[in-house]
Amino acid sequence: MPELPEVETVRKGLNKLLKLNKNSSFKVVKLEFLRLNLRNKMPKAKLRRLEGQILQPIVRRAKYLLFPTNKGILLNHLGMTGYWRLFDGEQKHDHFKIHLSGGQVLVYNDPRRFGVIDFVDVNKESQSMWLKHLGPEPLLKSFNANYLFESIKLRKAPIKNLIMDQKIVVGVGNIYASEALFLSKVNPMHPGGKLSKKRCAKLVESIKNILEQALKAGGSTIKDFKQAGGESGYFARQLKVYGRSGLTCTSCKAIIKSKVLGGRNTFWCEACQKTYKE
DNA sequence: AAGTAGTCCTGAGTGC
DNA sequence: TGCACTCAGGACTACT
Repeated sequence: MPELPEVETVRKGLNKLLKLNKNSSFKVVKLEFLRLNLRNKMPKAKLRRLEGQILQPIVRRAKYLLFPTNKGILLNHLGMTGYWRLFDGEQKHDHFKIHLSGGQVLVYNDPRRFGVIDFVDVNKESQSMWLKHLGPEPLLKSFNANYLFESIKLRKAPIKNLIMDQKIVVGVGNIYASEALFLSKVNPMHPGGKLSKKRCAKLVESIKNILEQALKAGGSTIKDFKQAGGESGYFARQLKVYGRSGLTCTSCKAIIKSKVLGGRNTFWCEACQKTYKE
């Protein structure tokens, strides 16, 4: 269940593993399709255009990994269980292989098939169905109190649903949404439009804080980037509310509550995160 | 238009 | 030990 910090950790790990940097040049020798059906159907013919092209360092937008070449970009979303590894023998749920010059072979494996592999034209990233609706990156200055306040002021949906909406801000998934709300003492059920600008500022600050902590943990404690998307990535960070239903709050000793919100399990402390009127 | 529910999928966890 | 069942989760689509 990779969220932004995990995807970023995978990105860095892959670039390091493949030695992709400004000075390197590896050619995509061959693509090998083992199982086409992920969340989308992999566009085999389009992706073949990448063969013979030089692979540039991998970049990230939201939770998507982008593998750029001169003639097109390979787009990948890890979904829940997707991960890349250097080929070391066939494994169950291997979907896709990239053979690089120099003999390196990268394999994509995805048991639950929630992932995406697609082709995006160069300079048309903004038209891609996966990328065109995306909001700002949470760690950039464009994601700030004013922006969040303006984006949600007419919305009645619970604030938790809104910060997980990739049109509003990208990269925040179910786990860090609960954690950021706890840190800012905002109740997950609070209607978005009823948050004051001050509360928006607090929440923005908390989202940045949580993601930065997780990024730092990913960079320093996750030894194997393949695991960055799995449970081990989260163990690096002490989760204060997520998955702690029925246990005591680390801050006030009240019991952590949980409830399904927007189809996702949500955790909060009723005492620390009271609803309020302003 | 906004909000909500349903959908895809497999493995891990639970209860008997 | 093994079977049946539930749950997790991102982001799309399809309803209300």
